[in-house]
Amino acid sequence: MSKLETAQKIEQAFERTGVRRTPQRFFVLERLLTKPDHATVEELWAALNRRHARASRATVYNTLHALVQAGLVREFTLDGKAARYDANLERHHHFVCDSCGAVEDVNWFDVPQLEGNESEKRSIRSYEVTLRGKCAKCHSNN
Amino acid sequence: MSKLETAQKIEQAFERTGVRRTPQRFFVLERLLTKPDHATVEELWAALNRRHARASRATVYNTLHALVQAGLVREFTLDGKAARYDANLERHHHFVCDSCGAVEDVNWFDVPQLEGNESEKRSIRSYEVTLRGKCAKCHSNN
DNA sequence: CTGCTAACTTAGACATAGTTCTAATTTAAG
DNA sequence: CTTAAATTAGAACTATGTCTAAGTTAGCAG
Ligand SMILES: [Mn+2]
Ligand SMILES: [Mn+2]
Ligand SMILES: [Zn+2]
Ligand SMILES: [Zn+2]
Repeated sequence: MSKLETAQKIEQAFERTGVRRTPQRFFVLERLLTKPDHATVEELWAALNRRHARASRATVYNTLHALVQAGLVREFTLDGKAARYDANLERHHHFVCDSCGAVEDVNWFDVPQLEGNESEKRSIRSYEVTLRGKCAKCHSNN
Repeated sequence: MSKLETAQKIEQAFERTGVRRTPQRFFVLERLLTKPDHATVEELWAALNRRHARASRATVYNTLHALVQAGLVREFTLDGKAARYDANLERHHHFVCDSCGAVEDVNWFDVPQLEGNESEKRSIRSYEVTLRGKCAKCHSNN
């Protein structure tokens, strides 16, 4: 997706969801869309400061809350660390590199039916698989 | 498993792994084995205090570190909250109740082979499925 | 285009949960 | 009995996230 297309997509998303367009919000969503690395607040804040110097952490938090509220971004956490943000709204799983900590998307796949009394009394609303291992980069850098 | 059998199992585990036997450690491991609710430090500390009043939180932390070190307990976190502890060493998945927060074991099942270039450049060491929904108890209490 | 104002941004203080550390006391195990 | 190791109470620490009050701006009405 070209830079222009991404920009239009973001504009439309803001329009559609009634999120007010600010340079900071635009930057954060663009960053999440173009670099699907599941950045943390700290990382997004650092990136934002490289562009719009003097950005506040509070703005990053506020922006992310607004984007999550609007359904444009999903929040999750891994291993009790800082929250991570994901603008990929497709169903997918995640892979975490033991060595460098990178979090990568993994195409969706269904999981076998949970048979028998296992799932009888429970209702499952959603599930996700977290894979762990060594990422491609860490394999080659060896 | 009877209370006696559990006690013997714990004694043996301590012996085998060289973990020194203290009432606090015995209690924590017994509690994790007999009530597989994936308790947090806070919960274990509260339970411990009901029995051995005046237990320190530090002891619970120290105990759990020792047990994890010895491979008798596994630690994990959900949703960026406090660490949870699991004395069930079998391979298994977890179910989390959206409504009451309970964390339950789910029998192991394999996940389909991750085909194609998805897994080509990565090596997968482990994976786990986290299911979410409404637990049996929350279904009946309605 | 201009001015208005609610909404946003900023800097940094503040809050909090979770965990680790410390130094004195007690205890398991040989 | 001895002593290395464990326990205790509570202070201290840390990472993450929230709040505040003053300044700035997006978006709209006129
Ligand atoms: Mn993702
Ligand atoms: Mn478990
Ligand atoms: Zn890696
Ligand atoms: Zn429940």
